Amino acid sequence: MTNEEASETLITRNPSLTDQVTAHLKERILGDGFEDGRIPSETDLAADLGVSRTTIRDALSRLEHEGAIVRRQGAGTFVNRPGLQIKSRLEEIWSYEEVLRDHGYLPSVDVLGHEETVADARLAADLGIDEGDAVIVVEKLFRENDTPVVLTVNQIPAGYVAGGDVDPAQPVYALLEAGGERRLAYYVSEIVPLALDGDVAFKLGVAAGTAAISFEEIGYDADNEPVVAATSYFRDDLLRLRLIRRKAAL
Amino acid sequence: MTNEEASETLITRNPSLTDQVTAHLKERILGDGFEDGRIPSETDLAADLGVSRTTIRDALSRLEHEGAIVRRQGAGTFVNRPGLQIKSRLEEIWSYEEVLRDHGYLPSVDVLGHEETVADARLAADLGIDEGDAVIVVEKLFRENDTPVVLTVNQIPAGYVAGGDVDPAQPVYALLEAGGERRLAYYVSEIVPLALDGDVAFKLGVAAGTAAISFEEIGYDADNEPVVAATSYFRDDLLRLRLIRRKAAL
DNA sequence: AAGTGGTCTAGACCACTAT
DNA sequence: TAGTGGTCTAGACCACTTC
Repeated sequence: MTNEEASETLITRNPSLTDQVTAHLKERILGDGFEDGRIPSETDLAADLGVSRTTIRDALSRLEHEGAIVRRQGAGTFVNRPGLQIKSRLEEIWSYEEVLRDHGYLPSVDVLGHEETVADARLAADLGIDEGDAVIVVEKLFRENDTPVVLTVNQIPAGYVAGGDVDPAQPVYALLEAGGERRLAYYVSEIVPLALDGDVAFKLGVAAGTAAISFEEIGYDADNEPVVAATSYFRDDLLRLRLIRRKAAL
Repeated sequence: MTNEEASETLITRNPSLTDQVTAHLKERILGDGFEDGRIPSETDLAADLGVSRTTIRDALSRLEHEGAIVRRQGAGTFVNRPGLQIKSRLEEIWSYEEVLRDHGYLPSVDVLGHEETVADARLAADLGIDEGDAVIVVEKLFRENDTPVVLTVNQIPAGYVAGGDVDPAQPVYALLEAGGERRLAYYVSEIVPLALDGDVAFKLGVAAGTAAISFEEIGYDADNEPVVAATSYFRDDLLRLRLIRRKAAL
């Protein structure tokens, strides 16, 4: 009996060496395991951890990209204190619950709306479907304690989500995976400033006309086919969006 | 006399193989050199271009990160049409003139202000200097034709920039390099929505109270020392900020 | 089963920084 | 000059998709 474990779990990955090294180094960085902010040389790390320098470099590249470290040719690799301030990198937001948790909040989700409508011309064009096709609209409010922080409106072609028994409170990517039709690969997002109108302002618990940021975005699957159109509104006084800007490509 | 050429030029780089491969592939992608959107296998590319697969993979990783291509394990690598829409990646903005050029504009720069003041408590803390230390403030307006698009205010400790003969119209990183003291390595930026006040609104040519996006950011050198504090305001109707959001780390 | 991208190795040489 | 990160090679095996 060649008993294969981990049978039913949806998660297939056994962490790659690079993943493990990344996690290990991140732990040491956050735990102040490197006294003066200097990280050992790549050669030393490779020897210590028993992997090749390539693996070490892959891990360091990730940490550099996250802003956790800075590398300087000829000099060494160093912990990057300002970079560590950044809790959620804008380009990697995938679930607002996680974002709020990263900010130290205890998030909760309220489904404000969950209905089926038909696509208008603009939405049909965005999603590559026909005008009048059925679309599921899910409106969710993310709070920390009782304070609203993020409001999202997702519009998904009805055929991509499973029947009525799914929980609309789960993240969109999970909703789509449950549907089995399409899998979310990436978003193209526009950052749009606006003065909140009465309805959205009320739901977010701020005065109408308050300046705020919204994301207008389209999510695509790996085949570059659009699968979801979304708009998100943020309470910027509670959730500051941060990012690192660098000159060079990685 | 071992005459070393390229003596006076500031640019040291002879493009790396990866750079060249990246440029080559990008050209073919934009020029529709790949008929059905399918890019040859990494092994084939390596053989065709006469470099190792590692070099090819480095180049493809960059293009993937820019959103120009999508890679799918087991299937292949493909041109990413939606990703090609993105002209300037938010995380790599380094000069607004370049950003505007990428959007197809012909930019011009106006220096609205260029003066020396003293740091208040907050600025001193941000820049790691003492309250009352001298600070150069440069306010610039970027236009396309005569239409204002971006307004920036940069605050730099006076010691980091050269004497009075420098041209404040050049990008901040160039200003600092000319000063010779500090070199800009990266920014940590906050995206802040706001209703434009009368002064800024007037300079940008919009009505006071218009909702807009601003960046509040601090630039650091490679030693993680702050070297510049900046605020930028955008005409979002003329310059949409876009980014790609992905789940996984690279 | 064949072909693709994903991971990993071991080693080489170069460019740059420190001392 | 010694040590560091940056680039590049050639090859191996694995996980996954496609046919």
